[in-house]
Amino acid sequence: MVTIKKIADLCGVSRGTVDRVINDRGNVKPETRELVLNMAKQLGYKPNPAGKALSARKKHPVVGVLLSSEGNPFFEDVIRGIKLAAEKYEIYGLKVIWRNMRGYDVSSQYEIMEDLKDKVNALIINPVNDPVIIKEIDEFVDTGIFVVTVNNDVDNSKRQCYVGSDYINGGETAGALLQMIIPSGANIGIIMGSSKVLGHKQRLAGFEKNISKNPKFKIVDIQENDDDDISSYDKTKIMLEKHKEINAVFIVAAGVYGACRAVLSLDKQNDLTIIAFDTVPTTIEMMKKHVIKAVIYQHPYRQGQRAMQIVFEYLVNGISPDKSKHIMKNEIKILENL
Amino acid sequence: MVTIKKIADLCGVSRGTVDRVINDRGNVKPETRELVLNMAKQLGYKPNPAGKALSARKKHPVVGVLLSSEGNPFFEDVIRGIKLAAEKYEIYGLKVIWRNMRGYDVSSQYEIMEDLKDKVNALIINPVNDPVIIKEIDEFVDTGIFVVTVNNDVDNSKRQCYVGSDYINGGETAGALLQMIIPSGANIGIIMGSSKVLGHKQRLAGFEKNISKNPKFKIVDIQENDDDDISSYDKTKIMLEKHKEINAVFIVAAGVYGACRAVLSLDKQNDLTIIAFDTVPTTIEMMKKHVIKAVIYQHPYRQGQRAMQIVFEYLVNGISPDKSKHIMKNEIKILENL
DNA sequence: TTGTACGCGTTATCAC
DNA sequence: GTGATAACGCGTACAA
Repeated sequence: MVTIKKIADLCGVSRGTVDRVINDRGNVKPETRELVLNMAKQLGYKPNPAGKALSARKKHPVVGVLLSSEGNPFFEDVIRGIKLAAEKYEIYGLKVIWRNMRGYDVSSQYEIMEDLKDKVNALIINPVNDPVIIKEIDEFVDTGIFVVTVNNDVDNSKRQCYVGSDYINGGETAGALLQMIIPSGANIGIIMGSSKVLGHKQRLAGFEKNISKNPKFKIVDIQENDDDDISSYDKTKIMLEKHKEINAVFIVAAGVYGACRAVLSLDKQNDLTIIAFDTVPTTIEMMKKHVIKAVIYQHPYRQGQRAMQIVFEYLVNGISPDKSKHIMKNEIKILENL
Repeated sequence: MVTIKKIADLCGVSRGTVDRVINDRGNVKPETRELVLNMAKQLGYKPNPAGKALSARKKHPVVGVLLSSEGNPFFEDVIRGIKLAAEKYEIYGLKVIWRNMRGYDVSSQYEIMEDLKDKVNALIINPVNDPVIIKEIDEFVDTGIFVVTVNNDVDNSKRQCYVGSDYINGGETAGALLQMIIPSGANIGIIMGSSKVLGHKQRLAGFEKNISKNPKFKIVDIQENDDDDISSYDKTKIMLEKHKEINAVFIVAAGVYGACRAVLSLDKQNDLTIIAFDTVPTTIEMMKKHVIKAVIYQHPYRQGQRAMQIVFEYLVNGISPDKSKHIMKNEIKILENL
């Protein structure tokens, strides 16, 4: 096994020098630097995480977690994943600052970020895809703060890593699933969250792309509920009353419960095939009532866990993520394999 | 943060004594033992894995991996998972001895185990569920070897942990899925591996249990292929020729490719709904050809990774698994979300 | 029965 | 620029 000490001995220098070279701390003569670097490469030096972790304790690394989790049960599992990982890493001196907000308001998110800026070494964030936030993320990174976006990503930022699902594929999978369940064709009503949310748009695009290959499937109407259950209830009710020919409903984002209640209030649960996303408690309830046939599941728990793990490996072990995107598979869940 | 040193100071004893108490090495006066134990509990002492890992290096822990992977592509992903984890842990001095065998022959497995017995500190095994093997597993554990069964478990052994799927639930999920795809009902032909394999029997039981609730679904025939593609091809062909009424095929274990080739040779791929297990390359090929509609997936990669992780945490960090069974979910995979 | 001292690999802090 | 040294937390061999 190759250690700093071994490299130092072989190069005829001290451990300190090798450390300076490997961690780019400067104050090393270029030729010794070269020598050490070559030796390290030749021997295939890999720093020992245990050693790093042990000495990292003194740094007391802090990670901020900022999620739009208030009133959004989807994030419960993400939080559970983050929390479990954080507990595991507590022993290494890792501290977590939790911040949550409601909805996707740019200025609220910006304010919380500003507040966190001088308090954390890393940030796990479910970001609003807005120029203001993107700029702020870049500033975090420039300040030396390690940023991981979770569940949603933003366009072209300096964030080190994204952990989440492939939204387009989620929509495609939902489309294919629908065709598998109703091979004879369907008139589809779509309830989406907001066309301002990138992920929702992508899911819809994936769904449309897949469904458009089959002439027996037609999208009759698309309504936005802004992820709100009451709005979802109203919009769904109106949609179903207006388009009696609808025999399938695709719920793209939140507001699943509201939409299902609308279906129940019209007593249409036996005439409709409903597909939705995520296994929040109210959705499971509706699956048990056989209102929802199937959902697409994006491993929220693992998203949270993975995000925290990536932060830990960077902060404590000094290991940068191997991929800039960690994508969770879209799974199909029915009542039996929840 | 609470360390051994801190406990020692607070109790007015030395670090050595605290270590003796915590690791039950004896040679401690009962009253000091009590004192230390109380203090540790009160402060919520958790040993630091980094420290443990660092000192564990001197032990050079070795883990044996014994899988029936020869000629069984399912295990490719399990192996990938084990390998990746093992590489990650290499730096801690963890070494792996790989052994693979073909099929489920008791005496071959026993012989390899005997050979490994004095070479390893832990064993990851895909065991044959046979008294001889169970006894051998127990002997391993008695010798102080940490045993994790993967993918298959055995009845009532001393093995510390099982990592795998819930086979009964896998069958149930398959049954429910079939009913979702063909709501009008089906005459089902079943191709199973071997009734001697517990997992296969359990899958069948789960499937039958689920399907039996619906009078529109009937099992017409059940054939065993012994996980062999040629046998699978023949049996499937005969079954489909004999029972023209069959419109759905449930393939319980391996031999998926053989069964599908039989379907293709009879040009029945458009008249049959086929459900199978696992996403081995030949199965994916058949999904792309639209011969297989959907498969149940049991996270083979994660099974491997998890098994190795559990071994690592025990051997290097001294942490025993929190659960004696680590069950992976049965996922539904169609072409789109593979 | 108990205490001491060292090593594991890395990093930070001195002193030169 | 560089080298020596002291942590970090744990396990263990050895001394008392």
